Amino acid sequence: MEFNSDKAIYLQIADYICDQIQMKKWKSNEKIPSVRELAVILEVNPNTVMRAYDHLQQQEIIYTKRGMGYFVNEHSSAKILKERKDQFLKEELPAIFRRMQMLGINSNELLSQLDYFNKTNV
Amino acid sequence: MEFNSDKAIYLQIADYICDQIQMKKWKSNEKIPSVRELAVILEVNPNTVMRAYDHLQQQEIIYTKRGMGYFVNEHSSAKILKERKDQFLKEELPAIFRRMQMLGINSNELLSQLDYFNKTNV
Amino acid sequence: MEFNSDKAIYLQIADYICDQIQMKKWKSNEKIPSVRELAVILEVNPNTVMRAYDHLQQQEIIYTKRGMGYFVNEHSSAKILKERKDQFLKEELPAIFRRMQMLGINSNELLSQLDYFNKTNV
Amino acid sequence: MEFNSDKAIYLQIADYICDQIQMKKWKSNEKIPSVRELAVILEVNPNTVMRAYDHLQQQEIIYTKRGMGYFVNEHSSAKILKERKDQFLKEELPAIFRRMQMLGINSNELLSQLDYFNKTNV
DNA sequence: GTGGTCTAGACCACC
DNA sequence: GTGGTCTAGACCACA
Repeated sequence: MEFNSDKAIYLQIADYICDQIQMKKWKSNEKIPSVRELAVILEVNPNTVMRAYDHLQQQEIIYTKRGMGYFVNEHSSAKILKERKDQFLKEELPAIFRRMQMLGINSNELLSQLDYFNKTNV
Repeated sequence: MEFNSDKAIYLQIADYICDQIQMKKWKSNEKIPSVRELAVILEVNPNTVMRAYDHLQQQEIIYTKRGMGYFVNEHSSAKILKERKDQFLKEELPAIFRRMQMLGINSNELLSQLDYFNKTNV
Repeated sequence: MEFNSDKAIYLQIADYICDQIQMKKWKSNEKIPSVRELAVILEVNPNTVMRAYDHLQQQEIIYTKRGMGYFVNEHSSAKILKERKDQFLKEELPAIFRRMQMLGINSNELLSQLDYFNKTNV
Repeated sequence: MEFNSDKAIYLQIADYICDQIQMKKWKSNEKIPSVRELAVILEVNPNTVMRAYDHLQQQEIIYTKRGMGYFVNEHSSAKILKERKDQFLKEELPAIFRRMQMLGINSNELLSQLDYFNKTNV
C-alpha cells in the first residue's frame, strides 16, 4: 500500500479498513488482522496500526476482545456508507459547486467531464 | 474569517487573497492591505499573514516595493483563474467522480444536487 | 454473565465464585463445577476459568483433588466475608467519602440515595 | 506526582487535568501547560502527556490552537463536575450499596464510618 | 498469540 | 516556541 504524504498514515490505514468493511470484505463480528500482522503487511510500525484501530474503535466501527483481537461491529458497513455519503452530499459537493461558480464552469461542461471520465475508466 | 483546521491558516489566507484578485476586487498594480492591517482584520498573528504574502510573492502573484507594501502583479487575475481551472479539471473533478463511483451516486443524482444548489444560492 | 471490561475476566469469575461460597450456595468441602462446565456456562475460554481457580487456590479458598475436581475449603465463607468487609471499610468507603467531599455531596444526600436504593431493590 | 500502577498513566494525567479545571485553577479559554512542559514536570514521556491531551480533546474538555498550545473549553468545569456526579450517583453508589447488603452493613454503620472519616480528615 | 502502555528520540509543519 | 506523527523497541496482562 502506498501512503499519501499529506494525510497522516494512521488515518489512511483507518480509511483502508473502512473500505474493506464498506465493501463487506470484512464482515460483521469477523476478526480483522491483528495489529502486528497488519503492521507487517503495510510495512508500518505496529503503533501506527494501533492508532488507526483506536481511532475506529472510538467511532464504534470496530471493537476489541481482550487477548483475542479486533472485530467488526454490527452495521458498520451501512454506517460507513451513510456517513461517507452524507459528508459527500453536504460538504464536498457544495464546495465543488461553489468552485464551479467561481471558475465559470457550467453543468454542460461538468457532464462532458463526467462522460470523459467514464470512458477512460472502464 | 473562519479557518478550517485541516489546512494551514496561511494557505487559507493566501486563498482569500487570490479570491480578491481573481474577482478583481484588488486590481493589477494596486496596493493590497499591509501585513498588520490584514492581521487585524482576520484576527490572526502578523507572522501568519506575512507567510501568506511570502508564499504569493514566490508564485509571482504579488510583488513588494520596499517601504511601500505589497502590490498585485500584472495578469495575476487571469493566471489564478487558469491555474485554478486546470487543477479543478485535472485533480478535483476526477477525485469527485471516483468518490461518486464508490458511493453509488450516478449522474442524475449529481445533476439534481446541482439544481438544488443553484436554487438555494441565488 | 456479563463482564466488565475494566477488570480482568478471570478476576470477575473468581469474584463470582466467591459470591457463591459466601452465600453458601457452594458449601465447605463440596465439589464446585469443573473448569469445562463453568466455561460453558459462562461462555468463556476454559483457560480463563482455570486461571480463576488457580487464583482462588493460591488464596486457599478452594483446593483440588487430582482427578476429582475443585472443592470449597473449610471456613472459606467466613474468610471471604471477613476479607471483603475489611477491604470495604478500609479502602472502598474512604475512597467514596473522599469522592463525596470533592463532589460536594453531604451525608443527607447520601442517606436519601440509600433510601431510594432500598425502596427500588426490595 | 505519584502514579498508581493499576491505571494507565495517561488516564491519571487526564484526571489530574480535570481536577485542575473542575477546581477552576485552570479557567475557560486559558492556556494549559504545553505537552513538553508538563512532561518535564511530571517526569513522563511527552507522548504520554500528548495522549492525555488527545483523550481530553476528544471529550471536548480542551481544544487546540495550532502552534499555540492547548486551551480549556468553555463550560468544561461544570461539565466535568456534572459527569463525575452522575457517574458517582448512578454507578458508584449503587455498587457500594449492593456491597453493603451482601456484607450485612446497615446505614447506622455507614454513618458511623462517615463520622469517623470526617473527624480524621479535618 | 492478542491488545495496551510507555519510553526515547526523531522529524515536520505551523505560529 | 507549539502540536502532531512516526519509528523502534520494550514490557505487561490477558486468553
